[in-house]
Amino acid sequence: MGSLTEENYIKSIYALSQATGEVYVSELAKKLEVKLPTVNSMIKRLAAKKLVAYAPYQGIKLTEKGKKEALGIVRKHRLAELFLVKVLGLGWEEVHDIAEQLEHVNSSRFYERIDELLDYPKFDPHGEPIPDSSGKIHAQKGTSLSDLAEGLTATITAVTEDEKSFLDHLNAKGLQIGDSVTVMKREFFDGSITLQHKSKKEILLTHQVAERIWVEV
Amino acid sequence: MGSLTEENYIKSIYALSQATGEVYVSELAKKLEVKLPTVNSMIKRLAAKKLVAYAPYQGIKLTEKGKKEALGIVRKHRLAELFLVKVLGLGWEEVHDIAEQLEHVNSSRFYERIDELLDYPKFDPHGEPIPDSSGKIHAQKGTSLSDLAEGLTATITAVTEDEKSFLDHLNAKGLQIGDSVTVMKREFFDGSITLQHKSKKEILLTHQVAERIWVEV
DNA sequence: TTTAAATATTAGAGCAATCTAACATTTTAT
DNA sequence: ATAAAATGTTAGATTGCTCTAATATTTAAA
Ligand SMILES: [Mn+2]
Ligand SMILES: [Mn+2]
Ligand SMILES: [Mn+2]
Ligand SMILES: [Mn+2]
Repeated sequence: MGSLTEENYIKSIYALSQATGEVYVSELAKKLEVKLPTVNSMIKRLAAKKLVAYAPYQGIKLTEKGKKEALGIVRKHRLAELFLVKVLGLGWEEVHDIAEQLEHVNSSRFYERIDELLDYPKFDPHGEPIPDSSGKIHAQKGTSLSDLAEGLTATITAVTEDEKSFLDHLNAKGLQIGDSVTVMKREFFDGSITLQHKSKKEILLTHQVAERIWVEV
Repeated sequence: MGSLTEENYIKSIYALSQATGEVYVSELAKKLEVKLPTVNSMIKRLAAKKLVAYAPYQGIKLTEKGKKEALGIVRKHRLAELFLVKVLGLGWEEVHDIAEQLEHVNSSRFYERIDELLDYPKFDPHGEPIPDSSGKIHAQKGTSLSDLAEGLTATITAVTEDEKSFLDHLNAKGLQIGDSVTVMKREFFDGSITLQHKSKKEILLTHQVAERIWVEV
């Protein structure tokens, strides 16, 4: 197990390389809010520890060892978030920042007990899958709400963003995991969509918001 | 709020200066498992931040500001320990090491909710008082079992040591907070004592153990 | 009261993690 | 194809926290 900083790099590399399998120094620098040379020197350290594979001017990839460590941290993060919601009664919009800290707690006992108390959950409060203790994860993501055709009805399964401001926005619109929504109108000009929702009210979402909401038809 | 390292120094200074109001560099070095010059240089930094008062070759004292910060950390540590026992079902012997990590979590929401869930507890699983959110603490310690006269019966209220090996030892002897014990014999030679306990068995404790157990007659 | 032992401080160094400034490479635009 | 822009790397410095070796002060012993 590495330092807190190292764990945060590994986790970010994992998250940002999900799509293409690799991530660039500049993307990491932005995400971690540090300068490029800082990332550059850390990547070299991680490479020396065989956690990432990297050649100058190329994308950064996690090794198997790195991936395993990343999944362990993601597991702790998501278990912590669900725990904070289910046991401590916090809102889904306020748990991410606390989980950022709890994910670094080094205690298998602690996470075993949380896992058991929550009855071995499969998803976190944002609908993201929780890797099991061996690192297996079910990455079934379905469709983005921004791609759902007009007239179709679907159920919200996840949001791929857990920043407070985003979730506060959804709370204000009254949207939650499990809600059924129907796309009434998709605007060609800006990609915004109008939804019919159980609240009976029509809800307007910008593309920026809709693309972070995932649904199952 | 300072760094994790700084918080650990402040907490140790608080703990070790309880008795006399001050603590020496060598005592801190031993407790924190670092060398003397390490403590020396850190103390200077803490003094620059007005967290401790210190003059070369003199004892180290916490300032009011330092004391306030120490009590905040102690509060979080003890709330965490009780939470781990009451909510997660861990044993009193295994919670200290986890609490050492949780005490550094920076989230008032997290600790507010734990406090509420536990119904604003006054004591941790080892019988140590939990400072309230303003830093007030009830330091009623009573008598050490090592000072209890032969023939007297008293109730165990606290243990002033939460290392696993010590608590494992008490578990093996069957002693718990709240138990009633009677001193049958006190040995002059080595300070060891023999107790009568609800388990009906006689229990022999060395002085080293008895002095860490506190009772109320 | 002089010496020895214990304790504390200073000097100088190393590593992790960060930065700025300068330089190099790769990608994109003209 | 060349220039400009974007991206990445190297060099060198800083801060926090730690160390060893050398020196100083205080306390205890002879
Ligand atoms: Mn999160
Ligand atoms: Mn989440
Ligand atoms: Mn403890
Ligand atoms: Mn305790």
